[in-house]
Amino acid sequence: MVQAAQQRRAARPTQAERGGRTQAERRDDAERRILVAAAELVGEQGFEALTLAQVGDRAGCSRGLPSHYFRTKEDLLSALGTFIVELFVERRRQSAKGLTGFEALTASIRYYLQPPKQNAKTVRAFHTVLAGAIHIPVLAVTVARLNKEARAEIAARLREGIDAGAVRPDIDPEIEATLILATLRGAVAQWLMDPEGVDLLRMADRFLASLQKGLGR
Amino acid sequence: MVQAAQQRRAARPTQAERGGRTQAERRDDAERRILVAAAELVGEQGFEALTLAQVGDRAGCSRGLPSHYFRTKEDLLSALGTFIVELFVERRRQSAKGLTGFEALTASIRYYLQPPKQNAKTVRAFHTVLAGAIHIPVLAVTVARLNKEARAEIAARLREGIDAGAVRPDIDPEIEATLILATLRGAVAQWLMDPEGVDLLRMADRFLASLQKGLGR
Amino acid sequence: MVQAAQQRRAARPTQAERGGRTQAERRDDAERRILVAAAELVGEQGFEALTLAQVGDRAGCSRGLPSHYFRTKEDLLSALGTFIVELFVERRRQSAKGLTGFEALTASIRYYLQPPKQNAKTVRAFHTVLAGAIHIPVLAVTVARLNKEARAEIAARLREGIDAGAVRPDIDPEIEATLILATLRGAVAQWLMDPEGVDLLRMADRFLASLQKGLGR
Amino acid sequence: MVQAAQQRRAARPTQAERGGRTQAERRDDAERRILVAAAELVGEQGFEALTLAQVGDRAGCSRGLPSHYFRTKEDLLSALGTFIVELFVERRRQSAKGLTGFEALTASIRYYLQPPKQNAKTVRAFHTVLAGAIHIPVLAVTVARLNKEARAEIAARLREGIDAGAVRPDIDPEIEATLILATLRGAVAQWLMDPEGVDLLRMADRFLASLQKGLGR
DNA sequence: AATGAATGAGACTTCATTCAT
DNA sequence: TATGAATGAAGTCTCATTCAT
Repeated sequence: MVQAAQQRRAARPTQAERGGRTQAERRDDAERRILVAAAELVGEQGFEALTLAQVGDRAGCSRGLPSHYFRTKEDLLSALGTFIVELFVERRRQSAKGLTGFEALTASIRYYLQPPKQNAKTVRAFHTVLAGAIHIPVLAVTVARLNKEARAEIAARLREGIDAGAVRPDIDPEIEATLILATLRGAVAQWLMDPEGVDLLRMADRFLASLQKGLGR
Repeated sequence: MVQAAQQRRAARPTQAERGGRTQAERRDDAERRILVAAAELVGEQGFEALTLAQVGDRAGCSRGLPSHYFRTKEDLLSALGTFIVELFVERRRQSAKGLTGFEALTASIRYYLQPPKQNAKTVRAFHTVLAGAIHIPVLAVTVARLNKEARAEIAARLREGIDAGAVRPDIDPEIEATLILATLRGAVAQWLMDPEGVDLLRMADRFLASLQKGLGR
Repeated sequence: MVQAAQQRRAARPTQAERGGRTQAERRDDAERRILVAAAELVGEQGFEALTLAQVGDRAGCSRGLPSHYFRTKEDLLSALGTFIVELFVERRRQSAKGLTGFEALTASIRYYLQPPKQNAKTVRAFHTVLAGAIHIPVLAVTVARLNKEARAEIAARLREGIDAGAVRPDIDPEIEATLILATLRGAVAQWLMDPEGVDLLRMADRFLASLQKGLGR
Repeated sequence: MVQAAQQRRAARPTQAERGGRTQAERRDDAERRILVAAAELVGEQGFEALTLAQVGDRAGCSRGLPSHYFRTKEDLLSALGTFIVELFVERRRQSAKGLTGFEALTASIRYYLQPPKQNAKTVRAFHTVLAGAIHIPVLAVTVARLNKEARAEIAARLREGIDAGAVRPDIDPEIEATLILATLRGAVAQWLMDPEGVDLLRMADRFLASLQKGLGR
């Protein structure tokens, strides 16, 4: 969405350098501030309680601006879903940077099952998107794509592992990827409901051990 | 909720059997019809889109009755969360009736990962409750309790399995139970987003095989 | 209203003496309990906040009974206005029992301007009726009659005072009565708004002194 | 309230004077129209029968605007109470403009006891506020303050009268002020219930005469 | 006669959206 | 472009009233 907006205004003359930034830059900046604010609010209250005016307040701009940029609430939700998902995916990707195969997968899983401290907000917002996908069509699209990509990525790591001889070659990478993703999501979901009663770290240990035993060579 | 209401009116003379029903009976019947209708609608649209008037329409009573019974929407959601959860838990319990230990667990898992046909509605409603728990306090309470009980039940089956010699004795039943529940929930969640692209049955096979290998003796 | 109801059922056969009271007696009793409860509630919350079900609760009978007896809310208000007014008038009358002329008037004024302790509720309810008369037609009728009678009574006392030589004969009793009633009502109204800041007793002293000087001989 | 709103927007550039009005001006104008309309309706029907939508209709704006401005009905009533009281106080103040001491008091009393013709609505609305104060907390605050100020003003006039030698120095201005205010309020209250049967003008004459005799030197 | 279940109208309130500045 | 004023459509909730028991 942010990218789309950038594209929309790409042709315009960059008439700045006199007062500081171009209008396009100012707009992109405001648009991002709005998405960040909206993501926070979604993590705190969910999608339905979100109001456009509230987003404007939180973003430190006028109450009308979110409406002005994103025409309708549905459009905002659409952009927001993508934004939150990308935020989350990006961070996870960073965690496995430079790694491949089973090691990359292990790093990702450890990252996913890390009791989130500073980024608890992001996790909450992300799972809110997953939850919202059940009944909000624009989110369903985003999440369906996300799921497909996430499974594909895990499967790719598994195939790399097979090629590298770290993973048994007789598994179905797609099925295993789906199960792995399921476990990660389900584990964090339980943790969100009861952070004290669910020990994510020990789950990570056990899960990785069982993966090692089940998939490893 | 329904039970509480029945209790409340239990003392009253059941002067029926003569053609008409007691007021209390009429009320309980209507209350249940309302919950059933609400559960359907929640599966279709989610909690926030649910309106009290809509529930009345669907339940075949006046648009004001749901409000009249449950005072506030929050109270209805609370009762509804419990209702849907109990509906779901009850069915699952039936699926493992008469079994114990690892066999009971296996049956439950097969049931859970069965591509739901006639009861797709219930599954959808159930996962809507799980999702709603993130931001609707009254549901959070219900789901937290549900999770605790579900984990306890799985753990109990594992301990029975240990006692019966079917399950390795060196595992931590609580952690394994949490992981198992996580996988089930996460798998169905993915299936809900893409019923065509996610093969629940093959996942069940693979999951059970991996459990057998990881936990079995 | 209570009397009217009694009259309505006066002809009925008094078929009691076997279980205790007749139905008519039980009904009158319940009707009175309802009016008492309603009067209390009116003093606490005013007429508009009053609900029929609430009255039933407070009266210790079913929530439907007030409706059953008084058909509509308007009818209840009508009966209630009369009831509260009569309660109040009766008490004031008691305070001047046996007296006539200026002395009776003095006693009544002292009674009216007594900082009400146990009967604060009654005073509050009474002034609520006066206030409600502005916009509730059935109360307007009651209050208009009350005012007329109250003025007539004060005027009568003044005339008795004139006859007895205690009051100057050149006054207009009607006008003076209206002024006296006005002062009493306005004084208590101010006290109701600020019981600490308005000293009713000193006002009574000063008012009586000024009346003595202005009207006395 | 209106003033507060004006202040809130005072800093903004008044970019009008060019044919159209500032948004702030439009808003203040609408806000005042709403208060005027509400005051009329309150005079006609009282506070409880007042509907926000009704106010919008009468004010010639949308049915949702009163809600939009005043958030809740309670807030509207609060603003409305102050508005009506200020309207009334202001007019009365005009009536004694330029006068001081006993003369100012006399003028005010004459004004107060003038059978209102064109401004009957205002009087009715004002007494509705006084009546509403018994059970509507936000009005109670306004009326308590009003009473205090009104008494203080009358007392001030009496003290000026004492200083000027027109009023006896041995009176308690506070007590007398309370009694005077009581009489005025009570007189108009009776007149409102029965405009034909209560002769305000003769009451004014008699009341002033008696004050002259009781307080004058 | 008395209870309380059920109805339905109407009030308040919240927001997405549109529009004027 | 950006602001925020204004609209109007819902939605929740409350009750007077009616009706079945």
